[in-house]
Amino acid sequence: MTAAANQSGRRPTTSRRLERAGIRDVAAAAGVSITTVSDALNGKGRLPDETRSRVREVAERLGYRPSAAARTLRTGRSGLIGLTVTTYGEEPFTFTEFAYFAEMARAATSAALGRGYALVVLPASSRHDVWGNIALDGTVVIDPPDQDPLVSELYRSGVPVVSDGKPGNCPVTAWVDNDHEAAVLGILDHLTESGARRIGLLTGTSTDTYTRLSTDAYLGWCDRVGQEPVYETYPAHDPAAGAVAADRLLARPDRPDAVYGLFDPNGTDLLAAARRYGLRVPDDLLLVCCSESDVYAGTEPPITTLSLKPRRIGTTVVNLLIDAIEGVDSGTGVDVGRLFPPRFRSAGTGPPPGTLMPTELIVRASSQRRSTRTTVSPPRSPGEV
Amino acid sequence: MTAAANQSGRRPTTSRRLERAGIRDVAAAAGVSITTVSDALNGKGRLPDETRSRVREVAERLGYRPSAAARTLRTGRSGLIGLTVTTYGEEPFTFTEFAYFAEMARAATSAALGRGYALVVLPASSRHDVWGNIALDGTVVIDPPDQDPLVSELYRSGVPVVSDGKPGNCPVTAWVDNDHEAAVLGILDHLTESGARRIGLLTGTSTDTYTRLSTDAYLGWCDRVGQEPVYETYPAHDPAAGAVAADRLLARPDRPDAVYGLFDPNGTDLLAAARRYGLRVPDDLLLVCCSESDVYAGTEPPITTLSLKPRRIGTTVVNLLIDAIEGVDSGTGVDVGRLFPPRFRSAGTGPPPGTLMPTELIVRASSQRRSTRTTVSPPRSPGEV
DNA sequence: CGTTCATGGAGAAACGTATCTTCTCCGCTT
DNA sequence: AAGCGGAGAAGATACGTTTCTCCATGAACG
Repeated sequence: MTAAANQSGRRPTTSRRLERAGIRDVAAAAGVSITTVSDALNGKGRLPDETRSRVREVAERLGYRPSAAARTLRTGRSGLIGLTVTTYGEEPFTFTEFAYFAEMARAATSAALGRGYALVVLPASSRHDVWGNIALDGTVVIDPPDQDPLVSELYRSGVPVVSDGKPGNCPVTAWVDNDHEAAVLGILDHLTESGARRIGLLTGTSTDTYTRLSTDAYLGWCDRVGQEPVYETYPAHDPAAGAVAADRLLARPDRPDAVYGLFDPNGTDLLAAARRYGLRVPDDLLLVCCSESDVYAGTEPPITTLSLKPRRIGTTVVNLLIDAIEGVDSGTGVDVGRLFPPRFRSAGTGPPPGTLMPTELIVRASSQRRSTRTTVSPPRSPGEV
Repeated sequence: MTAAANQSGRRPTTSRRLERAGIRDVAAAAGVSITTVSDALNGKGRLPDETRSRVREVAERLGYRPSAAARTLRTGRSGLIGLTVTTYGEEPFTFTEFAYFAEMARAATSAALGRGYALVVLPASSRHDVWGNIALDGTVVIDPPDQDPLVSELYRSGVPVVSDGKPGNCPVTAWVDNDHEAAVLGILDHLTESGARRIGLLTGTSTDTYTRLSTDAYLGWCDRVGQEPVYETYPAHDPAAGAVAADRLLARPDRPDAVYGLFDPNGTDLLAAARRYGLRVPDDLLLVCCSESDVYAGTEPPITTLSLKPRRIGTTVVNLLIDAIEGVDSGTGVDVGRLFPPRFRSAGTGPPPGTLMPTELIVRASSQRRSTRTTVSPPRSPGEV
């Protein structure tokens, strides 16, 4: 039996079952070779339009669907992108960051689909069990902790990794983050303009980038302006602790006359605490919190919020990742050499390219003594990366 | 060159690049055959523990990761499950059902991961572009419309499909749904017990299962009890229309003294409308709405909600799907015959197996004149499917 | 008239795994 | 002594593509 015969007419022993048509079946039915079918369907090769359309028609008639697995094996591309939150364990999403994460994930999914990729939501834990069984073209990592072993291993094995949140020590292909410093400074300026004399901060105990950069920006501002820092911290993943911390902040002897809360529930918590202490908002206390929720448009009074624009972040992250996947990738040592002669490339030691995205301050009644309503984007500090 | 030599020592022309170690490399390094490596790592075959552990150690040292694509191609299993919402177009998730969908998707993701599968979120539209490029072992479909071509095609091509929401006409492997009729009847009973004389309904215009079954249950109840139906409909995906409809309902000459709203925002909308008309809740108007949000625990007054328990649904759907994938699958004509002799199987015409899950009524102040707080599960009507 | 070139297409080699089949020992039974 | 059976492991094939290489045929061209 020649190889050709083996190639075209097959399945000698097993009785032909009810199986999906393969490319061979299409080729046989159309009276052409496998190559021609592949080229015709993928728009490659040089074929007259007549052949192309005929093959397409036969394929359609046979209900032919190319095997994704075979294609992935051959091309090395699966069209799949991993999405993971590494900061907090277990559950794939975290309640605390839910609104942000949900929006971000939604935008990321849309952006990926728009470019022909699909997203797979994966937990940061359970490494090989799941991660190893999926062919991923790349991974989006949200807020990776320093030295994340998962990210390191992915990167080392050549999978492009783009992180949402400036990474600490783990190497990534690229990263995207908000300009948290500019955001905080913008808020502090805004509150100052609204007449705040002593601005307090409600922040978290964890060491993720967001918390750290925001708190540092606040402390630096205090230092420059000459205000004594007034802040309370609590574990951000614990909603109950947030309410307690809000209360603590307003119970201090050096009670602030304006507060910025870093986390989504801080707005309502601070509002409730203020009520308990008989403080009117905004008259006695100016309030701003970071949130993606629009319930703050309906509170009494409406609360000024900082939006991190998760949609924009998600879209940007995915586009960067897909660029890295499809472009001349700057992975560890993957060969580019066949097309381009070896040339100088920054070899791993240089910092990965980062992108800072502006935030948006949605000014509502809680942060202004006069009753104008405007939307202000904090100025980007031009010297930043 | 013998085939054996070809098998073990390869890559003659291309200079050995920085590539991931394959199973061949492990075999060579361990001095055994590919078969032995495969068996050792997968816990199959008959190998002495010594060989097994040695192979494992070599694999570890080489950083060997089996190729997911190759494994998928060989075994026909990818470990990937699709998740899609088909009801409303474009965006992968719909705002209206967001809380429900998010919870359900989260639970589904967890359940899948617990069994070694990962979830891929896919849009119902853009058929071949994306769906065709991913090897899916099965698909979860949320609320498929009647005659959904996507579902039909998936099912026809042998991919198990389990739907959240009883499907209309499309064939599915199995489905899961809440016992919407029991839920509505439970609410109507509860409201009646709280003193309601004329119960109104705020419902949707779309024809999905949830809306239809709930509305029918209401109308049937009215018919039995002898109450004239009092209801307003609006397109559920339009939040603004919801507020208007709530207002319409309370503006009617035959104004109800109790209302059940089928959709998440109805609670606040009805509360606002009641306020406009000077109606006190629960004194003048009893209120219940279907929602997964816990904001209704904090409204003034707190509003009784019906929870569809999306976590439970998501978990159940995924487990049913994976059972179908791994068990003796009842797909169209896929062979089971190699292991079991042909035998009588219900061949497609029988209705797919469905599971009804109970809902949970979280009773709060808005639906009771007396101020006790309890949680009541509506009784399941035993005669139902 | 011989050489190049473009066109249309076929052959066959991977991609990396799982698994069915076979082979070789070697100790044991009858 | 012959046969048997099981342990341990290797051979080889198939999974279904993509793609690199190569072949045939004419037409254009000098």
